[in-house]
Amino acid sequence: MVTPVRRANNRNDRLLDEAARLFAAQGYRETTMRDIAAAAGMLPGSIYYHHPSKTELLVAVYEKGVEGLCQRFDAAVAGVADPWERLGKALDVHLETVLDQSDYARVMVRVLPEHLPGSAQELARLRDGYEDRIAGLIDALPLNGGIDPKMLRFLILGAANWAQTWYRPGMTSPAEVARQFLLIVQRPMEGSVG
Amino acid sequence: MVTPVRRANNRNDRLLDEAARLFAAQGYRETTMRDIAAAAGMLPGSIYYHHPSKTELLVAVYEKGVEGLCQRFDAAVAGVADPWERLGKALDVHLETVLDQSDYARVMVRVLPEHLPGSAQELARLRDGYEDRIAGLIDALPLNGGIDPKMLRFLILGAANWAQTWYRPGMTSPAEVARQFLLIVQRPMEGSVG
Amino acid sequence: MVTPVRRANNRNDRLLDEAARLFAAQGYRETTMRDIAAAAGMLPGSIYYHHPSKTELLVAVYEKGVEGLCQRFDAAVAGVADPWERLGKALDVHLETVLDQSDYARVMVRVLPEHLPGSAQELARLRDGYEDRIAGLIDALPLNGGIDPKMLRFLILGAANWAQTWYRPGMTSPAEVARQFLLIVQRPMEGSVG
Amino acid sequence: MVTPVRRANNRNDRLLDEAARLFAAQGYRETTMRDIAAAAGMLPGSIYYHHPSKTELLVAVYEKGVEGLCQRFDAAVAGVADPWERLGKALDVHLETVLDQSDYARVMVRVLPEHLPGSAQELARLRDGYEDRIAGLIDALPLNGGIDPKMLRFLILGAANWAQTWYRPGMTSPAEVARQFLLIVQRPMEGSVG
DNA sequence: CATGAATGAGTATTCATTCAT
DNA sequence: GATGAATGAATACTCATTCAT
Repeated sequence: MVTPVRRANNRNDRLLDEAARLFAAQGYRETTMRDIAAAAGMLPGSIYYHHPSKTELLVAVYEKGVEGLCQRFDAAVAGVADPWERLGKALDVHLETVLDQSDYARVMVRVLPEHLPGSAQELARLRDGYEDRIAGLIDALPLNGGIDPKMLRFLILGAANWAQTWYRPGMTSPAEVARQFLLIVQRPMEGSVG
Repeated sequence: MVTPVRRANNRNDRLLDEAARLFAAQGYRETTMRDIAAAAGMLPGSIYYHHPSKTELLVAVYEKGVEGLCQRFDAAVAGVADPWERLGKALDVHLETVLDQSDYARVMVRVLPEHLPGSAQELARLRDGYEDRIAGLIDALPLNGGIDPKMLRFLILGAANWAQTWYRPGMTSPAEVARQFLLIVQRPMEGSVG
Repeated sequence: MVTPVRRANNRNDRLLDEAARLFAAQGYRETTMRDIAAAAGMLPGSIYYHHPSKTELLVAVYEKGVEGLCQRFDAAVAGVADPWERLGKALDVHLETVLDQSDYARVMVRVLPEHLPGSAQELARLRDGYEDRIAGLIDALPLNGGIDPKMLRFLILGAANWAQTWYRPGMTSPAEVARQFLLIVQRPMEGSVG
Repeated sequence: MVTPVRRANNRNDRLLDEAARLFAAQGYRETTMRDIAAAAGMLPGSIYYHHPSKTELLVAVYEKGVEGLCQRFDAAVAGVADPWERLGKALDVHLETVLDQSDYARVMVRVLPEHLPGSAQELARLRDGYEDRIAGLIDALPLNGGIDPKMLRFLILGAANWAQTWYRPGMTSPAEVARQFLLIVQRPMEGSVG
């Protein structure tokens, strides 16, 4: 039994996949519509049937990236109560997704909203869908006196995002990076060790 | 007594300053030779007297960026013996320079070697002049068992570099960010406190 | 009793109406098949069921424009014997139709045959169906010595067509414009007035 | 003795000449930057050194068109006192320039401000530099009761501009067309003939 | 040292048209 | 009759770079 209805969608899915791969690997500006079209097996003009502009194509990729990351995040922390354990799961998901599994997520890390003046707000709004989850998670941590949760969040997200610039498959597993990062920032709960 | 050689140098200095400012603010690809020329008060063609290509202009900026950051680093840690205190000074210098004081350093953080395939090696070599200093400093830290100094270095540099994406003047001082980051990663040596 | 044939025709009528409206308002080149399709509530490809090309669509609009204008003209001058009075009626019809009532007629004035090299002859032939009526009407005028009826026709038609470039609803009525134009060109027959 | 300073200007003059010729012959939209570049003996990109956009190129052509027409107008009516004679001179200049002598003036007639939404105001402002002269000239005519000078102006300018659509060299001279148009609209001064 | 003028390869985008379903 | 998905050729425009002067 054939599924002819699906065919159309597959072409756009392919388009998004290739766009994500190229944006992640080369950057947004460095990737041309020709590059994407060629990779997706269509002509440059054909992209415009699916997406009205290069910017909107990026937004579509961003959207899928955020959605995927959020789903993985939600699934990973679901049912975990301990705040530090939740952070551990989140770091794990973030690093595995960004370093290993999703071009869409890689785009989110590589292409920053403020680098596309025209769509900065839209991209930032999408991004916040994920970053707010991280913020909530960190605000729930019992922190030693003097540590600003916002700064802890900036440090963790910064370190995790920056990993994309130095990580190469084969050196360590993303999970091991996550474990190390957690080890470094994890402080004993206030009063428990002294 | 006039020093005509000096005047020529000034033109190139101005050129580098404006290139650094624009590369830092808009990115390398997003900045055109026209932009730079206009900002430096010359015509596009005139840049080529001083630098053979846009890439080489970036390399020159990078070079000044590394040099400046290294000098500040060396001055800050000179005479400081305690390893954690040395890290504190380094974080301070890094964040103040990148967030507040030098467009050249900002370029180093925003433009990554691997984003310019043609000159990746040259830029990476320059970069290492600074990153090796950080590596040495972290290798000297007495770390709790289980913490990989390389991962600690990646975490610290990542968090520090990423600060450029969220920091806006007026929110906190770079020095305060440095203090918080140090506070988070600094662990008492296992078993001993003194 | 349903008349399905009629429904089909309605779709094409709607298509022609919207094409006429857009060609008149924006010009032929400036109007895209997408614009027309969207205005007519169909997809671009669907236009081609009714008309084989954009050019042929314009020809169809032109045809309706000429036909409508001729009908109005014939009705207006029917039964009027006095040549100047006939010219007055004609001016009235022309200006009211073009300035006020028919997008089809507006297209005839805005889109000139010689602007579409490929179909210039066909459009000119259609146009002549109307212009010949004006010519006949002017040739019947008793003119003062020295006035070339061809030049009078060019003057009148030029002034009337050009009105579309300056006329805006609300400034004067098309009928008043027609009255003024007639007043200006109408000369008493040489020597005789009766 | 060579005049090297002139050379640069000549290229831009050539560019404007060819742009005017093509805009007049084919229309603005129908003329591509490639067409113009090829006609001027340069590459398409080179046009942009002289003019920042196609629209601005048109504005430059328009400007020269208005300027030329105004100069000829001023020279023709200078020292002529009789209002009707002044109108005759003006019609002569207008028709000869537009039909016979200047591609720049032809562009003014063929490309209407309202057809280029983006630059309508700028083009209209330029145009008014000339049309105000005509208005002043017609307002000075002693008209028979009942004739609105504004309508007379619209009629004359419309007829004169529209001449471009039917006039072909060899049929009559522009001067003869001017003479006929004047003859048609010229009314005896109020009360002088009865 | 610097400029004015140009180049040529490339960029995103447009649009009339086609055609299997 | 109509549509969804494409095509392909063209369009205005950009930009690093060159080079005679």
